[in-house]
Amino acid sequence: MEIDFAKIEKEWQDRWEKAKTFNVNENSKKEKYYILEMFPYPSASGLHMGHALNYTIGDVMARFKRMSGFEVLYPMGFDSLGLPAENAAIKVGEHPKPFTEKAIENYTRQMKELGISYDWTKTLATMHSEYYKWNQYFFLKFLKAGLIYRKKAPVNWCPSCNTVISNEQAQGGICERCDSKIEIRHLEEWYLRTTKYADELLKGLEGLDWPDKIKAMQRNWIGKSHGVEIDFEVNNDTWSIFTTRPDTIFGVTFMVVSAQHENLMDLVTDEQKKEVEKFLKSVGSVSEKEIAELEKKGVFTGSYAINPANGKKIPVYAGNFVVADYGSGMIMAVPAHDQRDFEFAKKYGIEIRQVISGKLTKTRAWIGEGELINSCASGDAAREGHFDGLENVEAKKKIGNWLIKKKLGRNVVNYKLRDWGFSRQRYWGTPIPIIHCEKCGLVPVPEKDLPVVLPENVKFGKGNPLTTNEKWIKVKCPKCGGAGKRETETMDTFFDSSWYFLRYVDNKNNKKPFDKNKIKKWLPVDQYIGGAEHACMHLIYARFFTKALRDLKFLDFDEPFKALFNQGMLHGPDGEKMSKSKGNIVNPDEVSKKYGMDSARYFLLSLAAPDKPRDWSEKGIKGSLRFVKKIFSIFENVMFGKSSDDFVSKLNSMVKDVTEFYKSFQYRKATIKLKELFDLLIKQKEVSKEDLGISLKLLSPICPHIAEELWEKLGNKDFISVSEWPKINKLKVENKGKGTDLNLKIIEDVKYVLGKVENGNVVYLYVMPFELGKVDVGKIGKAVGKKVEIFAVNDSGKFDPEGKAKKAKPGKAGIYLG
RNA sequence: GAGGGAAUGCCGGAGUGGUCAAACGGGAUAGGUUUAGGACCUAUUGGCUUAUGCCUACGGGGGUUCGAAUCCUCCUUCCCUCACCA
Repeated sequence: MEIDFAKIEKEWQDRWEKAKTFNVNENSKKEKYYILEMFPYPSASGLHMGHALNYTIGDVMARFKRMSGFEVLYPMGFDSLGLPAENAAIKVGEHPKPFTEKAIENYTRQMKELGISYDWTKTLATMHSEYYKWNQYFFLKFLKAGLIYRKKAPVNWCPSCNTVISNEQAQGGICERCDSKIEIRHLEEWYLRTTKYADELLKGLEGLDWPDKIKAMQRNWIGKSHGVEIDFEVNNDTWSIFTTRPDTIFGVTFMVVSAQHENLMDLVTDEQKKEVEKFLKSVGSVSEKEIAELEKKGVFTGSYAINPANGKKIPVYAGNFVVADYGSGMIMAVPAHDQRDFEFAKKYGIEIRQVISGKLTKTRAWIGEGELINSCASGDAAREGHFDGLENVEAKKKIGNWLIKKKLGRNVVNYKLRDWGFSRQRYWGTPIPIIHCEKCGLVPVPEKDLPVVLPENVKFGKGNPLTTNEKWIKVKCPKCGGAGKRETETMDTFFDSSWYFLRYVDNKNNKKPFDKNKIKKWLPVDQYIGGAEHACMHLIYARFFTKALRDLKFLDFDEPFKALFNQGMLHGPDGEKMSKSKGNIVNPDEVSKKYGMDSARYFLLSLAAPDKPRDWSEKGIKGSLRFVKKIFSIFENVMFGKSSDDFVSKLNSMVKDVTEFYKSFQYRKATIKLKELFDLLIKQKEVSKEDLGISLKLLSPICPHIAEELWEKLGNKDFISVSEWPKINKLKVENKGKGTDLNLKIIEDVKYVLGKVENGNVVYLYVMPFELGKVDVGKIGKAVGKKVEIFAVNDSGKFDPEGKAKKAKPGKAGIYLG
């Protein structure tokens, strides 16, 4: 049988579109359900099968919820600004704008062909000034609220992208976008005060229905740690350093200040100046190497610090392994009990002073627990400063308190999370609405002048293209009317994606970023779906925005995404991550032509649980195609009539299971059940139209086109996609399995054993404790003509010489003849 | 170093206290159909053996329980994320 899937699919896609089947009804009385997939950056190469998997996972949920009686908001848009588009466009010699528009068009077409049930009236693209105008609007609001500030800071500079990039995007010293090595430069940049919400971002995780892994990653990223800030005296100045290990303070034998520390030179003596400068140069070159392989290096600054615990004079080094902007950029080094300090001390011949009992070796510091030794402050009459003999865990507190009491320290909380530097020296982004005026300094563009539209006429090549349009740059200062210059930096695209989910609900509003009532109705997002790679960037920024906008009275909820689901990655047929360079990309257009999208959807979901990775295989999809064809053949050959009781009972239990599976993203199990269901259906002599309809409904979230086609063949006039989800008929489910009676089974078994064993006048039965009441001893005794005694299997006083109780199973008794 | 996850048959993977030699699929083998291929259908796919039977098996050891793939504990291996954060 040849089935023209392409034709069927196209037909139903057209009919859905014409009937606006999936457009959300904003006035609906039904309970709302907002489901969202992370919007893609529209690349020129179009969708691949991995996208198809991602969107299918969301689509199945959207369709299931729709049929289950929810008013579903399921929009899609495009994260269309950003470096990749700019670079790709430059590469082919095109302007990013038409280039990206084309890509969006192509994506939209492909998404429609996948059969995804988006409401396209809600779409948006961040490249349109109607959208990024509100980026600028929020920028001004944040600026006013003190959430945005400027700071000169060492930044990650990517020489290839010609821009500053965030720590998150520069992990491992490699540019995330282009894999180039990062340089350190000191520039004045725009920062968003994400750290203001560090604690709330951490606490808010608790109530979220997110994968534990993602929550753990965020917790890690925020990196809250409790410790003590201790004052060290260096050259009559006070340097406060952060430590989580005050218990080791008596073991501090040197200090290390970060090579990037802004006040480093204050510490350097004239004699050491040359050495330090030489060292700093070498750090610059070394930092280009893979960070993980960096050797701990340092140089003596010439200065000494005083250890506040014992008054000892200890040298201060500058080191390449100390993070400049964590804590205070200087550390106390305890070589005996920290491996890094240990290696450093060995290298430069610094004293290693053990203060916790334990085994130090030639190559390893002792990092375990132990009793304190050598930890007494001298000349302390009250012996308050004597800590020898204490367990170090206890000593942490005691020494901390001692230092605090002596006003040499204080308890502090530290976060790894940094403020987010979000300005970029690139063209294809939202212009930062600031005007530089010689007289007035930095002047925000007045709200009424928004949007600051990104000029199209620029030259690409070296540096920031925006600097090449003089006409655009030259403006009057809004404050004094004098000559001003526009800010030529643009916003990181993560700014765009930090609030797009709010815009969908009111995407055409040109007065406000969104209407408060609409937000109230639809937000927060009930189910968010996307890859785990966004755990520490997009997902933190979006949460930050939500909290910031809440405090600015734009929103009245705390968390944007109630539930999050991470889909597994689709690998190529070779088991490798799909990528153009490996040539293992599977193109949905071709798959659709060859097998039909419904087969592909079914196949993708049947491969593995949706959160697990899976490999594409040509063989595998053929199996799914067989299944889909089988469904058609059933509907060609079936006899309409009355379903058998057995089938009805099984169908009902399947409705129950499949419903559960859809609810909880267990799509793979749903595909298994569906296979069982249709295998069962093919064996039926006669089935009612109603039951066939129910079967199709169960199938329709995964194979929507086929379900519609066959639903119509059954004589239905409406769309199955928005029909009511089948209800379970409980009576009929429980009908199942009624036939086997425990007593009859026991009688049968006893008779069998009697036939094998000669001796024995008493039948001893052993059953599950919960079955004890169900067994009719009299009836069994009568049937087998013996005396019967019964025990629960866990009865310790039972008579069971041969351990036959072990044979018992639910529904089956253990038998001993004695 | 910190955190997260996993280990089941030839393979992908169900199974989270009993009805499990383990769903479903793939692969393999045999048979049917077919001019052949493909497709489709049927059966088999741990071992002994043919018994309403036994043994072996869910990474390894130990434990809880009448009973463990499932719970606890230790170990091993693998994957992922973060990581010079003091």
